[in-house]
Amino acid sequence: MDDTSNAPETTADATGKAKRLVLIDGSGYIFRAYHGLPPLTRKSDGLPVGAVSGFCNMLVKLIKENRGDDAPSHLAVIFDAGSKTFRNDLYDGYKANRPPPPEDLIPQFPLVRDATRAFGLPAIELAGFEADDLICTYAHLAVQQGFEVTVISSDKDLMQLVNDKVTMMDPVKGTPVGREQVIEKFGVPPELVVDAQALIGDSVDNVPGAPGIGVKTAAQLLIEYGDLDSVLARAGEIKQEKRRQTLIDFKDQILMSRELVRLRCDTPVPAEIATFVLKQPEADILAAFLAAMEFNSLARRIGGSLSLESTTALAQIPTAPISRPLYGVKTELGEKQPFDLDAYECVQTIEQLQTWVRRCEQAQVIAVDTETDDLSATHAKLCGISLSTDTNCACYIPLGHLASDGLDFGGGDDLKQIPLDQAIALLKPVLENRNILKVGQNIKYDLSVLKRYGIDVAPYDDTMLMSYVVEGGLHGHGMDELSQLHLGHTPIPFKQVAGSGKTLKSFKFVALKEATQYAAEDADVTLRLWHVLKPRLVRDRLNTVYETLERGMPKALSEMELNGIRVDPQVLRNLSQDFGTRMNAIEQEAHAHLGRPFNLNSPQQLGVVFFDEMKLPGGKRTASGQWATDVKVLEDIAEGKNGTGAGQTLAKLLLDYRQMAKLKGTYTDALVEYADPQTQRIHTSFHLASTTTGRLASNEPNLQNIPIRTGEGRKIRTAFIAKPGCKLISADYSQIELRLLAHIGDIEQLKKAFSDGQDIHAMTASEMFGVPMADMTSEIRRRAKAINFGIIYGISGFGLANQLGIDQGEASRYIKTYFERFPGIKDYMDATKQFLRDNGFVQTLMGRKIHIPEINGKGGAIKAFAERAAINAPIQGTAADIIRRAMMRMQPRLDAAGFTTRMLLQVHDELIFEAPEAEVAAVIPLIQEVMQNAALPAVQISVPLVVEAKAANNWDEAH
DNA sequence: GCAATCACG
DNA sequence: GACGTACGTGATTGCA
Repeated sequence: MDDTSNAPETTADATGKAKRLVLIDGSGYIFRAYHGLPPLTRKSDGLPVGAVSGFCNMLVKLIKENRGDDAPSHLAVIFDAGSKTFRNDLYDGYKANRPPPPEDLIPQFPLVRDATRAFGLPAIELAGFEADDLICTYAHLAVQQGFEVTVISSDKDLMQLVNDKVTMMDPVKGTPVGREQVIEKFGVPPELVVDAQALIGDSVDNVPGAPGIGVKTAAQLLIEYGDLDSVLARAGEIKQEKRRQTLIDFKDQILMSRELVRLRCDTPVPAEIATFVLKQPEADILAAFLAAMEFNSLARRIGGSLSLESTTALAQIPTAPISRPLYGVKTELGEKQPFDLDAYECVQTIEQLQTWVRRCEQAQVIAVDTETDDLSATHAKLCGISLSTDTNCACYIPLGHLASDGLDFGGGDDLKQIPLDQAIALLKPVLENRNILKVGQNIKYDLSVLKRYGIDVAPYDDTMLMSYVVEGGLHGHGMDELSQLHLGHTPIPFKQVAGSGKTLKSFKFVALKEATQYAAEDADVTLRLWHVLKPRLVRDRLNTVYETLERGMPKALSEMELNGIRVDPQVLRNLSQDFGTRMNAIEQEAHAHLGRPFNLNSPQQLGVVFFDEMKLPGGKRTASGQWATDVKVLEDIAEGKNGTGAGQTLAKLLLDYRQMAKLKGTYTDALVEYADPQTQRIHTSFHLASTTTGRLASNEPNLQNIPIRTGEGRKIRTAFIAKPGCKLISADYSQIELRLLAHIGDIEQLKKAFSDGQDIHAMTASEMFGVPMADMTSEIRRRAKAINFGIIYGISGFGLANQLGIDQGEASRYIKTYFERFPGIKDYMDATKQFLRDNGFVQTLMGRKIHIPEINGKGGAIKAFAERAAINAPIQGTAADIIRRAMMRMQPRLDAAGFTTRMLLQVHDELIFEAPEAEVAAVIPLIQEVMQNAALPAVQISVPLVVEAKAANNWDEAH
């Protein structure tokens, strides 16, 4: 590599100025910045930024030191791409001993690149290669082009580069490292460093080397024999027996070690050296970045001491523009540009795809969207993948399309596709590259689909969740709605390309031109949305909410959904049959009783029968004027409360029929259809952004409303089972919402009762009605329980009266008594309502905002509704936040402890697991620990969070 | 596509 | 004094 025979003789460019290239080992800088500084976080949202700050200070120092007459003409900062490199293919143990970077450093990696660009310097990296390889390649190329090169790094691996044109500079000591210093370090000149390292090995990078041979021996051998090949060839001549034997025995290992330490000088070049021309930072970009990072003192310091006036004669030469807006910086770039659907590319050849892969590596933030043949992420087959790297810069890669006649693509070029496995092989490194942020809209879907094709997408952002955090409660968070809202653009409707209803066709039959426009536009929209929403997170100080309550959820939920829960279809079929038989019998009896047939499923016909024909008194109307026939009404009739006793039999029959119909239609029949015929597992989908409070919602099928309250209903739970050799574990938070009420409202009596492990409803009853605990009756306790729940829902006398079947006056007196006994609750309610009126939103303990715009509505009813929602939202929402945190931590904790237990379901305050029988006893305490401590360290709840857990063969017994 | 009903926390 | 009411969801059915 130090062969410079082809180099031009001159080392000066046309201006006569010396051409000098400075290459900075950026990754080394990051770690030094991180370890050299106390952990610093951004004030507004707690984003860790210590390393970024230290890095910026180093850049300032660097720029100061490299100005004036002896300034370099070119400069670049080189980073590790972080993913696996070709060295892992040579030796899978390479760097295997390296611990993963600290958790609070990870989010800073992309920020450091942003910092570099903000300072007007190129940030260069390349997947598959280490920074050292790129430095080596650039140094080599630069020398060929007549440059002198300075490498700023303290990495001894780079010493192999040193020659008369290439010098190293130690950034810590500030001293040059030339040939002499290399010899001092290794005992051999730079050209023998590789050979020496091959013998010495490196315990940090896990390079094996030759056992028992260190720096001294290696140098001695190499000096004696000339180079490593000679040492190995003539190993037999070595007098020391042990050393001789080592060199013979470990010859292959030594040669492999040499390949590991030898830097590549022939990597692809992400950017030409000409683009590294040193220029001054653009003041507004730098200022915007520093402001976003909240580095105020640094910004002041730079404004003064580091004058941003021209520092080099070459400052005016334009360089490549910053490829993307800076993190957290509001930008004019991009999002308002008109959409150009014809600019999208349909990627049909390997060469095209390789170009896009390189584009992604450069962009560092890309949008990804998958197109499939099914809405269910756990079953859908991939039709294609779209990518966007910049505004109006997007592509679609068709992978599973068929000609509209259903035949495979074979013929003309317009129907050509890259074979699926080849495309996956090229895309996987990008989608898994730690330094390329993948942005998705509802990315849980894409995680699940791609996981089934062997790709673990990471890291990722989700624009749907960003919107949910920033504007939850104000509107929906689907892509079309967000695009309309933030970009003023209506994306091509899905039904326009795939049809709807009877004309609906699978996406794989959509012609590639239309498919490309539709799919690539989605990726383009998603990336633009990211540019709008990411800064909003920072501006509205919601980044921590996003990072701690949302960011990890797509991965956790994707895993759960892919796991699925096993059911026994036979149990469900038997229940269906049982319910069906009984329904038929009831139907016959009801028809006979009335003397004519009618539709038992029709509330309207039922209302006519009871209130028009039989003329029962006390009929109530629903909102739309129909007769109400819900359970309450039917129960009243069945109990003869209308005083006439008429209709009792019919009402009882209908109550039974309704229950059977519900259980059969919604559960036993439907669930069998959802079970995978092979695995007998049901894969629900959890939605992350559909509730106002932060709760999840489950659909297709909804597994969060499986019956439990009646004996007949509970039978359905016995069909939910564990696979052979396993148990189901149900772990639920006991009374979490009441505990949170006690904490949030700061109610001493409630807090004490929970701390003492008392029966909270009995305690409430005792306090309210003055009944000693010893004399508590179940009826009094029942009333107190209803009041406790009513409080959580924003109680009203009417509602409580309804619930307890008492008159409104009495209910109102209960509430009054409650507020007198627990004045803290009244204070909480009043304060919450006032906060809502002032701000239009309320917040959970974790800082999640819940907008309730109805508070500004016209009617008193609407406002009253908004106030009740406001009272409930912080309680329900905090509980939701807590279980989210538990869920995001759970699988990593289980894995780390060596368990194979898997999380399957969440039901608001309960988590369901499938655990091998042998793990059950040990895993339950771990599950409880994770759940009970889930609020920490963000919030210390002043009441213990108790988690009850139980294992059994089915969900009924486990709960 | 809406209203009514009812399953869950 | 009137408003109408417990908070948050999803699936099914009938009916316009």
